Amino acid sequence: MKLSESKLLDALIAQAKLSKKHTEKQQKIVEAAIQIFAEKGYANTSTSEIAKVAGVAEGTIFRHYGTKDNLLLSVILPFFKETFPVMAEEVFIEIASNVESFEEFLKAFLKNRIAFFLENKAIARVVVKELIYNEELKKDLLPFLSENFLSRVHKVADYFIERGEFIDIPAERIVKMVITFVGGFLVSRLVFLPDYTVTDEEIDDAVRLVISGIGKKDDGTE
Amino acid sequence: MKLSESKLLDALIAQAKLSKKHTEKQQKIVEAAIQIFAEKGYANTSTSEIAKVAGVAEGTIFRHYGTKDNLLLSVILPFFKETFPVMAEEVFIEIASNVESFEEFLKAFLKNRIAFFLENKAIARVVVKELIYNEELKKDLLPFLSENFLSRVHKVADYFIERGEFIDIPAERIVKMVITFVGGFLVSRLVFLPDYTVTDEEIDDAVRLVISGIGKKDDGTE
Amino acid sequence: MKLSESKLLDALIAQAKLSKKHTEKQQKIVEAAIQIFAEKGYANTSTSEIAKVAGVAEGTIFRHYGTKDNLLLSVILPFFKETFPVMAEEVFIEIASNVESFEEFLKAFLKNRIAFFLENKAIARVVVKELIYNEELKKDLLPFLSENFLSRVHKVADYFIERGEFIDIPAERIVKMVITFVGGFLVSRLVFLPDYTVTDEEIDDAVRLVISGIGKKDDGTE
Amino acid sequence: MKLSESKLLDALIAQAKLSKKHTEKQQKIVEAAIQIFAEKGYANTSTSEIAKVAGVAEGTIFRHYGTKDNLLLSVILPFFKETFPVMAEEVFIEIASNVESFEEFLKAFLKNRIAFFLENKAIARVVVKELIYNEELKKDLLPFLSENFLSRVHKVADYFIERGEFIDIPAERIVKMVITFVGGFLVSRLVFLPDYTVTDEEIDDAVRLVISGIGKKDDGTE
DNA sequence: CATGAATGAGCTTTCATTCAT
DNA sequence: AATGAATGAAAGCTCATTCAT
Repeated sequence: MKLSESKLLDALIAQAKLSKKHTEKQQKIVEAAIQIFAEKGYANTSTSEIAKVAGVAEGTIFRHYGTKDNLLLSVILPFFKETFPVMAEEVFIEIASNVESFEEFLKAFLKNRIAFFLENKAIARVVVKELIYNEELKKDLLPFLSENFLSRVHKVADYFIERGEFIDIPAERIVKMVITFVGGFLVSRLVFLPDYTVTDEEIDDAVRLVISGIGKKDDGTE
Repeated sequence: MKLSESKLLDALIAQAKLSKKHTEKQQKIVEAAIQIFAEKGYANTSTSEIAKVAGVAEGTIFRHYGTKDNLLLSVILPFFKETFPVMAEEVFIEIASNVESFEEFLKAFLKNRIAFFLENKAIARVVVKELIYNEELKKDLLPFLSENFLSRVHKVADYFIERGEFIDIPAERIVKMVITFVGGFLVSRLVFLPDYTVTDEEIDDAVRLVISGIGKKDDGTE
Repeated sequence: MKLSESKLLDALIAQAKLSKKHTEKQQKIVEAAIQIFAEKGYANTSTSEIAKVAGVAEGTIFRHYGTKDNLLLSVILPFFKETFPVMAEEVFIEIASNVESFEEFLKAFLKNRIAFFLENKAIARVVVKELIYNEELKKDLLPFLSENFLSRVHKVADYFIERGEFIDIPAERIVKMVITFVGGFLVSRLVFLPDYTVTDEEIDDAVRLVISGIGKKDDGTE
Repeated sequence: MKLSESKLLDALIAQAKLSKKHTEKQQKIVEAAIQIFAEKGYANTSTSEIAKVAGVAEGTIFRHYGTKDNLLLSVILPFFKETFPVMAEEVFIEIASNVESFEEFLKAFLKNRIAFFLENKAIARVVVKELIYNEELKKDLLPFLSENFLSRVHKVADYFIERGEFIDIPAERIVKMVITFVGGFLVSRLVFLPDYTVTDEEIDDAVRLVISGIGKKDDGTE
């Protein structure tokens, strides 16, 4: 893992060491930041507004976070720390082996992550928006994502490919398509339709599309 | 079509009437703006930087576009004017009736639009990014999009549903899933992987996913 | 008193509540602003010049006053707060009842107000100039002036009319003429001849002009 | 007359020589300038707005007037040229010798000038406002005014003093008081009450105030 | 003569950041 | 730790003026 040039990882590690001490003020600052970043975006949010909403002095923000950029990271990183444990190798494999088929796996996985995203809708919006908007952040996070996420998806795909569940095209391309769809699904509902609540029925539709497509099959089964 | 409350459409029409006169400097300004907006986003781009890159005085930008906001519109609107004629009712129906199946339609449509987006990659990135980031713009454009785009997709879907091509779930949900995927496909490749060139093979994969899913069918046919 | 629609009065009241806290820098800003506004006028004074003269950073002005317009108000309003208490009903009546005639009253009043205006010559010039120039401010202040000032002058005039001191024309017209003259007297000396010091002798001349003009003669002496 | 250091007089003379040629466009420019200057003041009026209202290109203004300052002068000077002939020595003396008393003179003079000011209300407002506001212009015009106007008033006053019409105070002080009042009268009605139409009755009131104040009483009649 | 595109200095205002208290 | 006054660089924008056509 040659991520030594990633400011992100360094920050993640550094913050992990310090993050025990969360003042009451810090809590309010982070909450206010998440709320306003989600609403107006990082670039359009001033630290003075965050301070006002949080009910603290502007100086307090800088005492704790040093820079506005760093405040953004302090908002985003804990989200990642909660997002990825679920994707840790063991968990992935465990889910994968507890289900009968890729369809079940995908349903389980999607339901789990959608629930998590909806619970953290505001912060998820911040992450997605900034990931799209902020080139710097993208450069930091995308490698991290692919390192931690893509590789696991691949493992799972390989597992089910071995079990002969997929059509006969390279795993590479299957993974890409699935990620495109699942990613598009999550992002569109978080960013374009933020007041939307995803139903189980819709998840079923989504998974069915991935597995079977929308076309009617010749033999009558769908 | 009661879009009279859309500032966007008014602007689009008004601009269409005036847009004949394009100074050489104006051309350079718009080009510079597209390039930098695409790279760093609207909010992180200063007018002074645009002026420098365009090789004009900063005042020149404001002489022609009045405000920075208006410059953004002047960049985005022509893109829409070129994007939507292709989606005009007749074209949609024509494509639909010249193909044998929804699969063929989707391929034709995707190839056409992807080619267009890749040709206008920079400006497309600006539009997509700002649509995601800029809440104001989103409010203006989303109704316009759904009015002009969604309704046509629906018409096509209904056409093929009548021909019995789809599985037996409500058209509503089919349309939603297809758009989610196609949108995710386009956006992800424009925003997350901007240096990526979409191959015909990948489009085939994508369409196949939509039509047939990735799961192997019981009867052996894919 | 239905002045509730006056932004000015609201501002005056609001400011009265907050005006306790005056930083040292604020004091310097206001002093510099008065001086330069008086000299060159509001519209021709830049905030950067005020900052330079006040010896503060330009940002400091905006931290305290928000806008340049508001700085002007913050300069003008305290002047009004000091101008009008003297004209409060009781004071007016008190002066009026402590003198033998309207002539004495006018002398007492003029001397008092002229002394005040000369002590605050710079700020008085700002007020007069802006009142003349700034249509917005005029709309705000003139009704306020007539409400607070005119009515009191009327009371006093009525008092002396009852005592038979004036010639037999409607009080309305007497008041108008006296105000025109006194106003012209103050304004001309403040604005046109700013380096002029008004002498007691000149005040006597002025009062004699007014009195002997409108005063009914008892005999051949003036 | 050592006014050689007055830019104004030079300009007045220079312009007199050139002013024969008045393009149609020039006429429109001056008209637009007067109108907008009167309404919003010189400093708050942009040349682009003048051009728009006048229906000419912005460059045309500068072709004819060189600078914005010079346009102001070109607006103000003709007003002076029309204001002062009436005050020319002969005219003054003529009016004075055609009337029986100073009271009559003042009435005739005031009515004449008020009529003129009301006919040229817009431009008169421009002149008065800028005279008050614009320190530069004031320095140029005040000496010119006192040279041309004050001296004539003095002559007239001396004439009536010789005829024994005034109370026994120095002519100097009489003149000052009369000018203060007449000036205040004109200015207040032009600037503070611009929609006001001065009636003959009011002029009578005004003159009576002045006359009966400074006039020596022979008996008990006013 | 007339135009209007182009200029660039200067304007008001915002904002992340610092630091004395 | 917390404050909030102070900063000054940089932002978006205006405008009188110039000049090629």
